[in-house]
Amino acid sequence: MGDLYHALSDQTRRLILDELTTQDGQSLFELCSRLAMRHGITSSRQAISQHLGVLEDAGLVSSERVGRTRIHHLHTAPLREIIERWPAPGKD
Amino acid sequence: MGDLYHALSDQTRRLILDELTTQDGQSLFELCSRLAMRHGITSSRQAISQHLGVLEDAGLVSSERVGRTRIHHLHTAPLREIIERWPAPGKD
DNA sequence: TTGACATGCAAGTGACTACTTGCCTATTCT
DNA sequence: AGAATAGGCAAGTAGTCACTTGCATGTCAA
Repeated sequence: MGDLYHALSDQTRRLILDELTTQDGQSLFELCSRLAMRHGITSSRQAISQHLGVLEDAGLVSSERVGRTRIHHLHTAPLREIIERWPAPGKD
Repeated sequence: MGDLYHALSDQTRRLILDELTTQDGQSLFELCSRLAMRHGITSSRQAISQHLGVLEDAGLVSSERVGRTRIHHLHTAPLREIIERWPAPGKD
């Protein structure tokens, strides 16, 4: 599995996660359109596709092929690792 | 303020946070020694110092000059942003 | 004050990475 | 079948980043 922290280190990837938080189950083209309209992302379709690959390697996104489209789902569970690794002090 | 996610994207920086979690309030030399012994980090003192600068810019570490040493403290509060930005589903 | 200790600053370098470009595969509709 | 749609693969490029090297600053003890 890829590096969770590396996956989060890119702003475009974080905006992709934002978009999937707003509406889960989007295709590559939908994500490209909405990132362009709502966040001014001018990256190409291939760039977004590569970002989705990084997010999927990190376990933050899963995808399933549906006909000629690929639907992407958000998974926030891996983020728990961050909080558990450096727990907040003063609560024990 | 610097980028929280960029600060977390480097493994050496994450190990520094681990070390400060184990024992808060270490100096640069203490961190270098313990990183080398416990994690096999071979980076130079200057490399660790630069990492501490990035962590401090991100608000994850604060430091105070004490005599001829600088003491570093861990702050986990900024990590809450991550969980709040992409909340876990199915709990509302 | 002088030497030793702990850290700070800044330029240079090699590796990594996000992005583009070009072409290819798979699926749907007429 | 043939055209259009949605996506996949791979090489090349420019910019970023972690790291080192060399020198400078500040602090403490004798």
